[in-house]
Amino acid sequence: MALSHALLALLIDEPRSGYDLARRFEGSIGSFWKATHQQIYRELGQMEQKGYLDSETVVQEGRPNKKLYRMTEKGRQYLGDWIGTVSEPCVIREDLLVMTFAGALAVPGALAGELQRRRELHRTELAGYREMEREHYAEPEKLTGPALYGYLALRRGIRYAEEWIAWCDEALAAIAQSEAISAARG
Amino acid sequence: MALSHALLALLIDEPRSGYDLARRFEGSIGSFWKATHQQIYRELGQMEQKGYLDSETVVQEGRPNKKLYRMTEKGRQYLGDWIGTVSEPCVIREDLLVMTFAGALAVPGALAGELQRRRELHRTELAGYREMEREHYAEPEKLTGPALYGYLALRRGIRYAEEWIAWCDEALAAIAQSEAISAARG
DNA sequence: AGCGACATGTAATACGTTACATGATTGG
DNA sequence: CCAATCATGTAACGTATTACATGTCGCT
Repeated sequence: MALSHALLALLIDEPRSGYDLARRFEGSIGSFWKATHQQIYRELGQMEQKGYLDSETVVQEGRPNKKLYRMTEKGRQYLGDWIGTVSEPCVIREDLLVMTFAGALAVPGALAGELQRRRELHRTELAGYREMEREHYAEPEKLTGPALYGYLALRRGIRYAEEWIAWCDEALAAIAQSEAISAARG
Repeated sequence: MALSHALLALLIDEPRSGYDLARRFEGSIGSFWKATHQQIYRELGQMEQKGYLDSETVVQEGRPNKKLYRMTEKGRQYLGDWIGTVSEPCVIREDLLVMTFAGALAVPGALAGELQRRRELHRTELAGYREMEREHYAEPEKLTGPALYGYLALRRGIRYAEEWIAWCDEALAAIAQSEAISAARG
Protein backbone atom coordinates (compact mmCIF):
# COMPACT_ATOMS: atom_id res chain seq x y z
CA MET A 1 0.00 0.00 0.00
CA ALA A 2 2.40 2.64 -1.22
CA LEU A 3 -0.24 5.34 -1.62
CA SER A 4 -0.39 5.55 2.16
CA HIS A 5 3.27 6.61 2.26
CA ALA A 6 2.72 9.25 -0.39
CA LEU A 7 -0.24 10.66 1.58
CA LEU A 8 1.73 10.70 4.82
CA ALA A 9 4.58 12.48 3.04
CA LEU A 10 2.17 15.26 2.07
CA LEU A 11 0.92 15.53 5.64
CA ILE A 12 4.34 16.01 7.25
CA ASP A 13 4.08 19.71 8.01
CA GLU A 14 0.38 20.45 8.05
CA PRO A 15 -3.04 18.83 8.17
CA ARG A 16 -4.89 18.71 4.87
CA SER A 17 -8.25 17.67 3.47
CA GLY A 18 -8.78 14.93 0.88
CA TYR A 19 -9.59 17.56 -1.69
CA ASP A 20 -6.41 19.47 -0.91
CA LEU A 21 -4.32 16.28 -1.17
CA ALA A 22 -5.90 15.44 -4.52
CA ARG A 23 -4.90 18.83 -5.86
CA ARG A 24 -1.33 18.41 -4.69
CA PHE A 25 -1.06 15.25 -6.80
CA GLU A 26 -1.84 17.46 -9.77
CA GLY A 27 1.14 19.74 -9.02
CA SER A 28 4.85 18.95 -8.82
CA ILE A 29 4.12 15.80 -6.80
CA GLY A 30 2.40 14.54 -9.94
CA SER A 31 5.80 14.07 -11.53
CA PHE A 32 6.36 11.02 -9.34
CA TRP A 33 2.98 10.03 -7.94
CA LYS A 34 -0.57 10.14 -9.23
CA ALA A 35 -3.81 9.39 -7.44
CA THR A 36 -7.43 10.28 -8.02
CA HIS A 37 -9.74 11.66 -5.38
CA GLN A 38 -11.61 8.37 -5.16
CA GLN A 39 -8.46 6.50 -4.28
CA ILE A 40 -7.45 9.15 -1.81
CA TYR A 41 -10.71 9.27 0.15
CA ARG A 42 -10.76 5.49 0.44
CA GLU A 43 -7.15 5.32 1.56
CA LEU A 44 -7.55 8.14 4.09
CA GLY A 45 -10.44 6.26 5.71
CA GLN A 46 -8.37 3.09 5.99
CA MET A 47 -5.37 4.95 7.33
CA GLU A 48 -7.44 6.61 10.02
CA GLN A 49 -8.73 3.20 11.12
CA LYS A 50 -5.16 1.97 11.40
CA GLY A 51 -4.20 4.96 13.51
CA TYR A 52 -1.77 6.63 11.12
CA LEU A 53 -4.00 9.67 10.87
CA ASP A 54 -6.63 11.42 12.89
CA SER A 55 -9.23 13.78 11.53
CA GLU A 56 -11.19 16.84 12.51
CA THR A 57 -14.21 18.22 10.70
CA VAL A 58 -13.95 21.93 10.00
CA VAL A 59 -17.22 23.76 9.50
CA GLN A 60 -16.88 26.44 6.84
CA GLU A 61 -19.14 29.26 5.78
CA GLY A 62 -20.18 29.46 2.17
CA ARG A 63 -18.33 26.22 1.42
CA PRO A 64 -18.84 22.56 2.16
CA ASN A 65 -17.40 21.34 5.43
CA LYS A 66 -14.06 19.70 5.20
CA LYS A 67 -12.30 16.95 7.05
CA LEU A 68 -8.72 17.78 7.95
CA TYR A 69 -6.40 14.82 8.35
CA ARG A 70 -3.34 15.04 10.56
CA MET A 71 -0.47 12.58 10.82
CA THR A 72 -0.25 10.79 14.18
CA GLU A 73 2.99 9.78 15.90
CA LYS A 74 2.29 6.23 14.73
CA GLY A 75 1.97 7.50 11.17
CA ARG A 76 5.25 9.39 11.40
CA GLN A 77 6.96 6.25 12.68
CA TYR A 78 5.44 4.16 9.90
CA LEU A 79 6.66 6.58 7.23
CA GLY A 80 10.14 6.98 8.73
CA ASP A 81 10.61 3.21 8.97
CA TRP A 82 9.64 2.76 5.35
CA ILE A 83 12.17 5.25 3.95
CA GLY A 84 15.32 3.45 2.88
CA THR A 85 13.49 0.16 2.55
CA VAL A 86 14.37 -1.72 -0.63
CA SER A 87 12.34 -0.12 -3.41
CA GLU A 88 11.71 -1.26 -6.95
CA PRO A 89 11.71 1.02 -9.99
CA CYS A 90 8.11 1.68 -10.88
CA VAL A 91 6.43 -0.12 -13.73
CA ILE A 92 6.23 1.90 -16.90
CA ARG A 93 3.61 1.36 -19.57
CA GLU A 94 4.16 4.09 -22.09
CA ASP A 95 1.73 4.00 -25.01
CA LEU A 96 3.74 6.48 -27.04
CA LEU A 97 6.78 4.23 -26.99
CA VAL A 98 4.76 1.23 -28.13
CA MET A 99 3.56 3.45 -30.97
CA THR A 100 7.14 4.43 -31.74
CA PHE A 101 8.31 0.83 -31.64
CA ALA A 102 5.60 -0.15 -34.13
CA GLY A 103 6.01 3.10 -36.07
CA ALA A 104 6.60 1.32 -39.37
CA LEU A 105 2.91 0.38 -39.47
CA ALA A 106 1.62 3.90 -38.90
CA VAL A 107 -0.24 6.14 -41.28
CA PRO A 108 2.44 8.59 -42.55
CA GLY A 109 2.77 11.61 -40.27
CA ALA A 110 0.56 10.22 -37.53
CA LEU A 111 3.39 9.26 -35.22
CA ALA A 112 5.28 12.52 -35.79
CA GLY A 113 2.15 14.47 -34.89
CA GLU A 114 1.79 12.61 -31.64
CA LEU A 115 5.48 13.07 -30.82
CA GLN A 116 5.07 16.80 -31.32
CA ARG A 117 2.00 16.92 -29.08
CA ARG A 118 3.89 15.06 -26.39
CA ARG A 119 6.83 17.42 -26.70
CA GLU A 120 4.57 20.44 -26.15
CA LEU A 121 2.97 18.79 -23.16
CA HIS A 122 6.31 18.36 -21.45
CA ARG A 123 7.39 21.87 -22.37
CA THR A 124 4.37 23.24 -20.53
CA GLU A 125 5.02 20.93 -17.61
CA LEU A 126 8.66 22.00 -17.50
CA ALA A 127 7.77 25.69 -17.52
CA GLY A 128 5.61 25.12 -14.42
CA TYR A 129 8.38 23.27 -12.60
CA ARG A 130 10.94 25.92 -13.53
CA GLU A 131 8.71 28.58 -12.03
CA MET A 132 8.39 26.62 -8.79
CA GLU A 133 12.15 26.27 -8.73
CA ARG A 134 12.61 30.04 -9.07
CA GLU A 135 9.94 30.93 -6.55
CA HIS A 136 10.63 28.44 -3.79
CA TYR A 137 14.25 27.44 -4.12
CA ALA A 138 16.32 30.55 -4.77
CA GLU A 139 19.66 29.29 -3.42
CA PRO A 140 19.67 25.52 -3.84
CA GLU A 141 23.27 25.06 -2.61
CA LYS A 142 22.26 26.26 0.85
CA LEU A 143 19.22 24.05 1.34
CA THR A 144 18.97 21.65 4.27
CA GLY A 145 16.22 19.59 5.90
CA PRO A 146 12.74 19.30 4.40
CA ALA A 147 13.32 22.06 1.85
CA LEU A 148 16.27 20.18 0.36
CA TYR A 149 14.26 17.00 -0.06
CA GLY A 150 11.38 18.83 -1.68
CA TYR A 151 13.85 20.44 -4.03
CA LEU A 152 15.44 17.13 -5.00
CA ALA A 153 12.04 15.68 -5.86
CA LEU A 154 11.27 18.75 -7.97
CA ARG A 155 14.63 18.37 -9.72
CA ARG A 156 13.60 14.88 -10.75
CA GLY A 157 10.45 16.29 -12.31
CA ILE A 158 12.48 18.90 -14.18
CA ARG A 159 14.98 16.36 -15.46
CA TYR A 160 12.22 13.96 -16.47
CA ALA A 161 10.43 16.60 -18.55
CA GLU A 162 13.70 17.77 -20.13
CA GLU A 163 14.60 14.23 -21.02
CA TRP A 164 11.24 13.67 -22.73
CA ILE A 165 11.62 16.85 -24.78
CA ALA A 166 15.15 15.90 -25.84
CA TRP A 167 14.07 12.42 -26.87
CA CYS A 168 11.09 13.73 -28.84
CA ASP A 169 13.42 16.09 -30.69
CA GLU A 170 15.81 13.28 -31.44
CA ALA A 171 13.03 10.99 -32.65
CA LEU A 172 11.40 13.67 -34.81
CA ALA A 173 14.75 14.54 -36.42
CA ALA A 174 15.58 10.88 -37.08
CA ILE A 175 12.17 10.21 -38.64
CA ALA A 176 12.45 13.31 -40.84
CA GLN A 177 15.93 12.28 -41.94
CA SER A 178 14.92 8.70 -42.75
CA GLU A 179 12.03 10.04 -44.84
CA ALA A 180 14.47 12.24 -46.72
CA ILE A 181 16.66 9.21 -47.43
CA SER A 182 13.68 7.17 -48.64
CA ALA A 183 12.50 10.03 -50.85
CA ALA A 184 15.98 10.43 -52.40
CA ARG A 185 16.15 6.71 -53.16
CA GLY A 186 12.82 6.26 -54.81
CA MET B 1 -6.56 -2.58 -23.27
CA ALA B 2 -3.17 -1.23 -24.22
CA LEU B 3 -1.34 -4.48 -23.54
CA SER B 4 -2.88 -5.82 -26.72
CA HIS B 5 -1.06 -3.16 -28.76
CA ALA B 6 2.24 -3.93 -27.10
CA LEU B 7 1.80 -7.63 -27.89
CA LEU B 8 0.89 -6.93 -31.51
CA ALA B 9 3.94 -4.70 -31.82
CA LEU B 10 6.13 -7.63 -30.79
CA LEU B 11 4.44 -9.88 -33.33
CA ILE B 12 5.01 -7.64 -36.35
CA ASP B 13 7.78 -9.60 -38.03
CA GLU B 14 7.43 -13.11 -36.66
CA PRO B 15 5.11 -15.38 -34.72
CA ARG B 16 6.03 -15.94 -31.09
CA SER B 17 4.90 -17.98 -28.11
CA GLY B 18 3.59 -16.51 -24.87
CA TYR B 19 6.79 -17.52 -23.15
CA ASP B 20 8.87 -15.83 -25.80
CA LEU B 21 6.80 -12.64 -25.51
CA ALA B 22 7.17 -12.65 -21.73
CA ARG B 23 10.95 -12.78 -22.10
CA ARG B 24 10.98 -9.88 -24.51
CA PHE B 25 9.28 -7.73 -21.87
CA GLU B 26 12.32 -8.43 -19.70
CA GLY B 27 14.70 -7.04 -22.35
CA SER B 28 14.88 -3.60 -23.91
CA ILE B 29 11.09 -3.51 -24.31
CA GLY B 30 10.96 -3.55 -20.51
CA SER B 31 12.16 0.06 -20.53
CA PHE B 32 8.71 1.13 -21.68
CA TRP B 33 6.37 -1.78 -21.08
CA LYS B 34 6.11 -4.49 -18.47
CA ALA B 35 3.84 -7.48 -18.32
CA THR B 36 3.93 -10.79 -16.48
CA HIS B 37 3.35 -14.12 -18.15
CA GLN B 38 -0.04 -14.45 -16.49
CA GLN B 39 -1.24 -11.22 -18.03
CA ILE B 40 0.18 -12.19 -21.38
CA TYR B 41 -1.44 -15.60 -21.61
CA ARG B 42 -4.80 -14.17 -20.63
CA GLU B 43 -4.54 -11.33 -23.14
CA LEU B 44 -3.37 -13.62 -25.98
CA GLY B 45 -6.44 -15.81 -25.48
CA GLN B 46 -8.75 -12.80 -25.63
CA MET B 47 -7.01 -11.40 -28.67
CA GLU B 48 -7.33 -14.66 -30.53
CA GLN B 49 -11.06 -14.69 -29.81
CA LYS B 50 -11.32 -11.20 -31.25
CA GLY B 51 -9.47 -12.26 -34.38
CA TYR B 52 -6.35 -10.13 -33.97
CA LEU B 53 -4.21 -13.25 -33.72
CA ASP B 54 -4.29 -16.83 -34.80
CA SER B 55 -2.31 -19.63 -33.24
CA GLU B 56 -0.64 -22.86 -34.16
CA THR B 57 0.59 -25.49 -31.73
CA VAL B 58 4.15 -26.59 -32.39
CA VAL B 59 5.12 -30.01 -31.10
CA GLN B 60 8.71 -30.02 -29.84
CA GLU B 61 11.01 -32.83 -28.80
CA GLY B 62 12.53 -32.71 -25.34
CA ARG B 63 10.59 -29.57 -24.60
CA PRO B 64 6.98 -28.69 -23.84
CA ASN B 65 4.82 -27.96 -26.85
CA LYS B 66 4.39 -24.33 -27.64
CA LYS B 67 1.63 -22.24 -29.11
CA LEU B 68 2.85 -19.78 -31.72
CA TYR B 69 0.72 -16.68 -32.15
CA ARG B 70 0.70 -14.82 -35.44
CA MET B 71 -0.79 -11.40 -36.15
CA THR B 72 -3.77 -11.47 -38.52
CA GLU B 73 -4.59 -8.78 -41.08
CA LYS B 74 -7.27 -7.56 -38.68
CA GLY B 75 -4.66 -7.31 -35.95
CA ARG B 76 -2.31 -5.35 -38.19
CA GLN B 77 -5.13 -2.95 -39.03
CA TYR B 78 -6.04 -2.57 -35.36
CA LEU B 79 -2.45 -1.72 -34.43
CA GLY B 80 -1.89 0.64 -37.36
CA ASP B 81 -5.11 2.54 -36.61
CA TRP B 82 -4.10 2.98 -32.99
CA ILE B 83 -0.69 4.54 -33.71
CA GLY B 84 -0.93 8.30 -33.67
CA THR B 85 -4.06 8.21 -31.55
CA VAL B 86 -4.02 10.70 -28.69
CA SER B 87 -1.93 9.12 -25.94
CA GLU B 88 -1.49 10.12 -22.31
CA PRO B 89 1.82 10.08 -20.46
CA CYS B 90 1.85 6.98 -18.32
CA VAL B 91 1.12 7.14 -14.63
CA ILE B 92 4.21 7.11 -12.49
CA ARG B 93 4.29 5.90 -8.91
CA GLU B 94 7.87 6.02 -7.86
CA ASP B 95 8.47 4.88 -4.28
CA LEU B 96 12.03 6.17 -4.22
CA LEU B 97 10.84 9.70 -4.96
CA VAL B 98 8.26 9.57 -2.18
CA MET B 99 11.12 8.48 0.07
CA THR B 100 13.23 11.38 -1.17
CA PHE B 101 10.40 13.86 -0.70
CA ALA B 102 9.96 12.71 2.89
CA GLY B 103 13.73 12.29 3.37
CA ALA B 104 13.82 14.55 6.42
CA LEU B 105 12.09 11.82 8.43
CA ALA B 106 14.52 9.08 7.48
CA VAL B 107 17.03 7.26 9.65
CA PRO B 108 20.39 8.92 8.77
CA GLY B 109 22.06 7.24 5.81
CA ALA B 110 19.07 5.08 4.91
CA LEU B 111 17.95 7.21 1.97
CA ALA B 112 21.49 7.63 0.62
CA GLY B 113 21.96 3.87 0.68
CA GLU B 114 18.82 3.35 -1.33
CA LEU B 115 19.82 6.06 -3.83
CA GLN B 116 23.13 4.31 -4.34
CA ARG B 117 21.43 0.95 -4.89
CA ARG B 118 19.14 2.52 -7.43
CA ARG B 119 22.06 4.14 -9.20
CA GLU B 120 23.82 0.79 -9.59
CA LEU B 121 20.65 -0.80 -10.87
CA HIS B 122 20.39 1.73 -13.68
CA ARG B 123 24.10 1.46 -14.45
CA THR B 124 23.67 -2.26 -15.07
CA GLU B 125 20.55 -1.61 -17.13
CA LEU B 126 22.35 1.01 -19.17
CA ALA B 127 25.31 -1.28 -19.88
CA GLY B 128 22.86 -3.83 -21.34
CA TYR B 129 21.19 -1.22 -23.56
CA ARG B 130 24.53 0.14 -24.74
CA GLU B 131 25.56 -3.33 -25.81
CA MET B 132 22.36 -3.77 -27.80
CA GLU B 133 23.01 -0.41 -29.41
CA ARG B 134 26.50 -1.48 -30.46
CA GLU B 135 25.44 -4.92 -31.67
CA HIS B 136 22.27 -4.14 -33.54
CA TYR B 137 22.50 -0.51 -34.57
CA ALA B 138 25.98 0.15 -35.90
CA GLU B 139 25.17 3.12 -38.14
CA PRO B 140 22.11 4.83 -36.66
CA GLU B 141 22.13 7.73 -39.16
CA LYS B 142 21.34 5.32 -41.98
CA LEU B 143 18.44 3.50 -40.38
CA THR B 144 15.00 3.40 -42.00
CA GLY B 145 11.80 1.43 -41.51
CA PRO B 146 11.30 -0.99 -38.62
CA ALA B 147 14.97 -0.88 -37.56
CA LEU B 148 14.79 2.89 -37.06
CA TYR B 149 11.72 2.62 -34.84
CA GLY B 150 13.27 -0.13 -32.74
CA TYR B 151 16.35 2.03 -32.36
CA LEU B 152 14.35 5.08 -31.25
CA ALA B 153 12.62 3.03 -28.56
CA LEU B 154 15.98 1.73 -27.38
CA ARG B 155 17.31 5.29 -27.28
CA ARG B 156 14.53 6.18 -24.90
CA GLY B 157 15.62 3.36 -22.60
CA ILE B 158 19.21 4.58 -22.73
CA ARG B 159 18.24 8.16 -21.98
CA TYR B 160 15.93 7.11 -19.18
CA ALA B 161 18.66 5.10 -17.44
CA GLU B 162 21.22 7.89 -17.93
CA GLU B 163 18.83 10.41 -16.49
CA TRP B 164 18.23 8.30 -13.38
CA ILE B 165 21.96 7.91 -12.79
CA ALA B 166 22.55 11.64 -13.19
CA TRP B 167 19.73 12.49 -10.78
CA CYS B 168 20.95 9.98 -8.19
CA ASP B 169 24.42 11.56 -8.39
CA GLU B 170 22.96 15.02 -7.97
CA ALA B 171 20.81 13.95 -5.03
CA LEU B 172 23.64 12.10 -3.28
CA ALA B 173 25.97 15.09 -3.69
CA ALA B 174 23.35 17.52 -2.40
CA ILE B 175 22.59 15.37 0.65
CA ALA B 176 26.30 14.97 1.43
CA GLN B 177 26.82 18.72 1.13
CA SER B 178 23.86 19.57 3.35
CA GLU B 179 25.17 17.16 5.98
CA ALA B 180 28.54 18.89 5.81
CA ILE B 181 26.84 22.25 6.37
CA SER B 182 24.87 20.91 9.34
CA ALA B 183 28.03 19.37 10.84
CA ALA B 184 29.98 22.62 10.45
CA ARG B 185 27.20 24.56 12.18
CA GLY B 186 27.08 22.45 15.26
C1' DA C 1 -28.48 30.55 -16.69
C1' DG C 2 -24.45 27.88 -16.71
C1' DC C 3 -19.71 26.85 -15.52
C1' DG C 4 -15.83 26.07 -12.46
C1' DA C 5 -14.02 25.63 -7.81
C1' DC C 6 -14.90 23.59 -3.46
C1' DA C 7 -15.94 19.27 -1.00
C1' DT C 8 -16.96 14.25 -0.18
C1' DG C 9 -18.40 10.10 -1.16
C1' DT C 10 -20.45 5.05 -3.40
C1' DA C 11 -20.48 1.35 -6.88
C1' DA C 12 -19.10 -1.27 -10.74
C1' DT C 13 -15.69 -2.73 -13.54
C1' DA C 14 -11.21 -3.42 -15.40
C1' DC C 15 -6.62 -4.41 -14.66
C1' DG C 16 -2.47 -6.10 -12.43
C1' DT C 17 -0.07 -8.92 -8.95
C1' DT C 18 0.68 -13.00 -6.27
C1' DA C 19 0.20 -17.58 -5.31
C1' DC C 20 -0.68 -22.06 -6.86
C1' DA C 21 0.07 -25.84 -10.26
C1' DT C 22 2.68 -29.03 -13.46
C1' DG C 23 6.52 -31.29 -15.67
C1' DA C 24 10.65 -32.40 -18.86
C1' DT C 25 15.53 -31.28 -19.91
C1' DT C 26 20.11 -29.43 -19.37
C1' DG C 27 24.18 -27.81 -16.98
C1' DG C 28 26.96 -27.14 -12.88
C1' DC D 1 21.20 -33.50 -6.78
C1' DC D 2 19.78 -28.84 -7.37
C1' DA D 3 18.75 -24.95 -9.99
C1' DA D 4 17.57 -22.84 -14.15
C1' DT D 5 15.25 -22.76 -18.57
C1' DC D 6 11.43 -23.95 -21.33
C1' DA D 7 6.39 -23.84 -21.49
C1' DT D 8 1.45 -22.96 -20.20
C1' DG D 9 -2.07 -22.19 -17.47
C1' DT D 10 -5.95 -21.23 -13.16
C1' DA D 11 -7.58 -18.77 -9.06
C1' DA D 12 -7.70 -15.33 -5.66
C1' DC D 13 -6.86 -10.98 -4.33
C1' DG D 14 -5.79 -6.14 -4.34
C1' DT D 15 -5.61 -1.85 -6.61
C1' DA D 16 -6.99 1.65 -9.92
C1' DT D 17 -10.15 3.66 -13.11
C1' DT D 18 -14.63 5.20 -14.51
C1' DA D 19 -19.12 6.43 -13.84
C1' DC D 20 -22.57 7.97 -10.83
C1' DA D 21 -24.16 11.08 -7.10
C1' DT D 22 -24.94 15.55 -4.48
C1' DG D 23 -24.80 20.38 -3.23
C1' DT D 24 -23.17 25.50 -2.43
C1' DC D 25 -20.94 29.68 -3.89
C1' DG D 26 -19.14 33.14 -7.01
C1' DC D 27 -18.40 34.74 -11.45
C1' DT D 28 -19.65 35.86 -16.18
